[in-house]
Amino acid sequence: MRLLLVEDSVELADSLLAELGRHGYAVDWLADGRDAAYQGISEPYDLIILDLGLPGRPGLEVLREWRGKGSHIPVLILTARSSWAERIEGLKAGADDYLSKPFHPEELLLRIQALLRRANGLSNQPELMVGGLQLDEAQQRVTLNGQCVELTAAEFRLLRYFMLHSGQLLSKSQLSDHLYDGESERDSNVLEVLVNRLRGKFGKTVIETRRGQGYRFVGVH
Amino acid sequence: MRLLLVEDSVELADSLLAELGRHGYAVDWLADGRDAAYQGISEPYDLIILDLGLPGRPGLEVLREWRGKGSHIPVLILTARSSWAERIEGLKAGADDYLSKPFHPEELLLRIQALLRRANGLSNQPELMVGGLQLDEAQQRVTLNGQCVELTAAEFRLLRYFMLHSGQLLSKSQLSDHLYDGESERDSNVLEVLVNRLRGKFGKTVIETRRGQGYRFVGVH
DNA sequence: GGTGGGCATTCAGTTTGAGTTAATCGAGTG
DNA sequence: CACTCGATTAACTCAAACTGAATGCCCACC
Repeated sequence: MRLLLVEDSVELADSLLAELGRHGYAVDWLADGRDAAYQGISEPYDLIILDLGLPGRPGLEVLREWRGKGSHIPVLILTARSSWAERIEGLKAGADDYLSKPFHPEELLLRIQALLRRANGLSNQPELMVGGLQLDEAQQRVTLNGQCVELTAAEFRLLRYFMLHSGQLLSKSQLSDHLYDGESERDSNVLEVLVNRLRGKFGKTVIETRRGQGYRFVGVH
Repeated sequence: MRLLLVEDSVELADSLLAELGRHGYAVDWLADGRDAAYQGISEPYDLIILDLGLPGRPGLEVLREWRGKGSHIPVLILTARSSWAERIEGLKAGADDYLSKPFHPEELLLRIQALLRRANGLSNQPELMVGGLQLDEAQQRVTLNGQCVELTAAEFRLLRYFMLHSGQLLSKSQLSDHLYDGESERDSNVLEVLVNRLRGKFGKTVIETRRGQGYRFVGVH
């Protein structure tokens, strides 16, 4: 899951980067509004965390530009103030959620999870669940028909992405784009190896191969 | 479906070539305006993606030349600026759509699909649908009366072309011109084999043979 | 600050299968 | 009836994907 954090406070950004990284998110960080306007739409992020008090360009303006160009990326706004009016204005500009500082990192994580599920048509599920598989984001574990299966961090990230996009055809480049930040080497078979490990743990059939096109996660039957 | 990409940024071109290729488009790439002016009209493209900031000759001038010579190929303009005036000017020069950088590759794909449908008289369909057949471009799959049928990449490309030109008589050379890019010589019966495979999956009658002339796709009845 | 272990990544050898070619069969045409 | 073009099936080829083992990195623990 690849996120963009747009936040000019170095201190806050650092702590969020660490926290998000620990939970299996690949996060890019920008501090400037102008950079954000560009990169937020040219890179394939799954979600953007946008602080409103930015140098370069106002956050809301950037957000409106994204929406004007047809982007539907979930955007979570951070702001120093917590006025009712500003909240409304943010949502009107196209934000999907709104969090006023200060906040618990825990709270941010929960909202991110909720937004990601919602954006992928799984609005009403409190937990990610496909077939007999249930993903526990807090513990970074998975239960298969009630039985707990241990996963490494990389396996967890891949499985989470698959489960969020269950049934969809996902190309390898799409997968590596969304699982790794900034600069990823393209001539490697990491994904193949990880897919292989997941199949080992959950059965050959959980992931279909469409040769030359990508993979498709179909869950456990 | 054969496209021409006219774009001088190597980086962007590379990523678009990969993305388009993965979605079953045969794409030729040119970086120079002069070359484009020539090749855009001498080769049988289904659509042209034209960057405006080109070396050699200005993109808009090239576009006007094509239109002046009576070409109606759909042209999608890419540009670095996003001013209203430039957009108008582009459309006045004969462009069919207009996308300002940066953009989501996803967005480009959607517009290409829309333009191709429009150019073939299927303006109002959000998805390609003929008879009981429905083509899912995102997943590169087809549903036949609601039931999903898996296709290989080559089968998908041919079927898409047939469905876009449903009911029309298509010669073999026309088909191979539009399904394969630039340089491949083709004195083989690939098409016959592919047609045969499609008939196997959807029934003998979906594709008519007009001996000595070509094929005609008529859908499922 | 050094060390060990676990995990992500890479490598190499093998397997698989889509795409193409080839060869044979059958049907339409003059 | 002969000839040509298309259909069909089988075989081939090479790139993609699989897989187990090696490598090397990073982090935790000494």
